[in-house]
Formats: sequence, structure tokens, C-alpha cells
Amino acid sequence: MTENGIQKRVPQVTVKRLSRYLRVLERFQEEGSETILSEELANELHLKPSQLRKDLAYFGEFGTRGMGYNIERLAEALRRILGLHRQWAIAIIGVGNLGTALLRYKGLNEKGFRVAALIDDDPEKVGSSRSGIHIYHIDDLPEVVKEKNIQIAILTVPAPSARATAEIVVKAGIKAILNFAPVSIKPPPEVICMPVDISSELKILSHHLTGLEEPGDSPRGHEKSPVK
Amino acid sequence: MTENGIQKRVPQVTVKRLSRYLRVLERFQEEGSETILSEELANELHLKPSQLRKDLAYFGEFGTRGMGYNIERLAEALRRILGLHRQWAIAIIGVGNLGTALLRYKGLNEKGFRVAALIDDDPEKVGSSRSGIHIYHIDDLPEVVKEKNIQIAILTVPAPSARATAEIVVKAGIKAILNFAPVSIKPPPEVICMPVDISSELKILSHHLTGLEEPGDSPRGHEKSPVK
DNA sequence: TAGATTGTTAATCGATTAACAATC
DNA sequence: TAGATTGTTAATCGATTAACAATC
Repeated sequence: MTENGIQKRVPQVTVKRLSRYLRVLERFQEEGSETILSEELANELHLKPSQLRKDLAYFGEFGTRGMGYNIERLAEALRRILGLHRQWAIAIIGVGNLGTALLRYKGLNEKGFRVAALIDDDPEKVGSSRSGIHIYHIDDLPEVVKEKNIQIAILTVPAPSARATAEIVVKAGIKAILNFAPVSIKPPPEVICMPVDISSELKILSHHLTGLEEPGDSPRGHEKSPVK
Repeated sequence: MTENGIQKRVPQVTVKRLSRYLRVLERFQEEGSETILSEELANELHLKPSQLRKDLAYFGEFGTRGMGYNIERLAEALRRILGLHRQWAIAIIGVGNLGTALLRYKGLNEKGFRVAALIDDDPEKVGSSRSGIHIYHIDDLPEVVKEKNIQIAILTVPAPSARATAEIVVKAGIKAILNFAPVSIKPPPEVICMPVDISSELKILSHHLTGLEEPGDSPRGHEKSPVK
């Protein structure tokens, strides 16, 4: 490990991979393994072992040369790094189809996370509840955030209101947003906003299929034809 | 434009951005604009204009120097590139919470896409339908794919069965998979598989929040402490 | 033509990977 | 000690960006 305290910025893709490493470790642990090699763990995710080791190196040393990694120990380290040793309270903003679905989605109710409030602006919905979680009015967000200690907002409002809603969320003091609205949100630098854009992923598939199908001499399909 | 037919590989991030450009164009068109500058379009997505122009350059020339882009024309070009001028039939594999939610999700029923079949292996579910779409048994996938001309599979099965299911999907001739299972899938090279990992995105948020909270002298929080 | 903005090149930046020294 | 595998460095690869020539 380096001696000085100078810290390289950790790329976001690295953090994302940490979460995937952890998932594999937990599976292997359940299956009874105690130890794992960087090669095994990396292969499981179709990555290079050197990438795994580089990712871990941002945070310290977790293995034993010649031996590999103790699964329990590495998993615990990753949980700490990812902040999963504490509990985060989530508010889902926008109780439509997607919001309701996410509420019931396992991934959001895993260890470390808890949906603590639902928010909407539709008077028909406000006051009722879904899966036992109360729906509050967006105007009451600041109070709800304080009372329930909300730290994460999941934005599932329609595109046209997404930006205004994001601003309200930020003003309420929330520092982390998972944005499902198909609109680019640029919050102040202390706030992180992760876009989840299913519709765009789908269009990548469509593009790929189009490339496969198209006839003609060009092996890669529709890219930049040499006409002119 | 280059004269020879040699084509640079298009990065996947570029294709993803094309889909986002298109969304902005459609919004501007609805608002009555006829023309847009690379700077306006890029700003809307918090990108650099040069990136937008580079992205488009993979596919050809779509603007007029000094004038910008004709919105209708560029949008039409992007739709063609993304393969949205034709219709894609989707099968959702795994009719649990998430699968059912996606079925109702607007993004999946946009122009260009249509959920044509649901697939499960639970005899309780097979034979019934959801939102008017029939649920078929996974064993019948090959026939369903042929009959309904399915091109895209959305994988929403539980993690333990994800890999086996993906293999069945590939064997049935499907060339595009949107994978919601928290498992890495490496299909043969002609098949594209896009992972959607909401749980990992959430953990990136958690990591970020942990970095904000942690006390101590280090400005970036928990990264690699100088102990030792 | 002069002014503006694209399309394209080259420079920059950042992430991945191979290779190996450190060390169990 | 010899064999194995980590942690780390340096080389490679690929994507972003600034800058400008082309051209409307």
C-alpha cells in the first residue's frame, strides 16, 4: 500500500464492479467456500483478474499472496466500502406503474436499504398507501425527509416534471438520486444522480439487431456507408 | 465524409447517446422548433458539442455548416440508425414482480417495440395472461419465437436460473437480451446482452453517501487510508 | 463576402491490461 | 526454499475534448 495519504479518485465503474464482486462472494460463501482466487472471482464476471486486483487496490490490500482472498473478510470489506453496514432510507418519488413496481422489487429492499416513504402530487393517491408504505404529498417532502431521515430518492415521475422534481428533492437535502425519468439531471456537485435508462438500453439492442440483419457487403451493417 | 468504406467500430456509449439525442429532438420538435445547434442539443444532455458531433460522424453528415441541424431530418436519421423504423417483438422471460411491472412500463411499449409473449416455468402461471399477453411455458420458447417472430428477450428470472435460461433463449435463436438478473451473462459473440443492474446503481449511491458522511481529514472519505 | 457552425483531426484524458516484483 | 498468487507499475487501448479547416 502507498504510504502517503494521497488518494486516487475512484472511477464509478470500479464502485459498480465492487458491488458485483460482493454478490459473487456471497454466493460462493453460501456454497461453502472459504477462499477465492482473483482469477476465479474475475472469471465469474467475465473480467480480467488484473482488473479485479486493480479495483481492490484503490481501497487497500485484502488478499494473501500465494493464497488468494478470504471470502468472509473480503466481503465484509466490500460491504463497508459500499456503505452497506448501515441502513439507508429511500423515498420513491412518483407512485405510477414503475414506482409501484420498484417498491415491490427485491433489489430495493435488500440488506442496507429500506423504502421509507412514497411521494406523489396526485391528491387521489396522497394519504393512501402501497405495500404498507404511506404516500405523502410532494409539498411535504422536506418534513418527510427530516422525520424519516431519507437519504436516497428514486425518481419515477413523468419526463416533463422530472427536472422540477429533482430540484425539489435536492432542496430537501437529499444527496443521492436514482433517476428513472428519461431526462438528463445535473445536480450540484455534492449530489450524485445515477441515470437508469431502460428505454435506451432497449434501443441499443435494436441497433445491434439492425446491424445483424442488414444485407450488403459491409460486415458491420449500417455504419457510415461509403457513398458520396 | 471519408471516401473509403473502412468503418470504425461504433462504441456502445455512442449508440446509447444517439437514443438520448433522439429523445431531445422529439421534444424540441413537439415544441415547434425546426432547427437545432449541436451546442443546444448537447447542453440539453450536459454533454460537449464536440462529443455530439463526433457521435454523429460515425454514421455520416447530418447538419449544415453555419446553420445547425434540421430536427426532422436528424431525428429520422437517428431512428433509422437505431432500427426504430421497424417493429421488434419482445418476450419477457420470468413473470414475477419485475417482469409484470415491465410489461406495463411505457418504455417497453414505445414506438418500435411490442411485448408479444410472456414466458414462465410455473404451471400456475402458464396458460393465463397479464395485460392481455399470454403466458407460455419456457419449454415452448422455440415455437413461440418462431410464431411470434420474437427478436428480443427480457430476462427477469431469479438469479439462480438466469444462466440456464439465457442459454435456452440463445438456443431459441434470440440475438438480443436485456438482462435484469444480477448475474453476468456472456453469450456467443453474435448475441448482445445488456445488463440492467438497479441494485448495483443503488450501491453506488450508498458508496457516495458514505464518502460524504465520513469524518476525518481526508476530503474523499473512505478511500485507501494511509494507515500501516 | 463575413459570420457562423459543422465535420474532422490531433491532443488529452482515463480506464484496462500485461507483466513482474513482492511476499505468502 | 520453491511455487503460487497478490499488489503495483508501466504499456496499451479507447473515449473525450479542443481546436480548426471546410463550407454553408
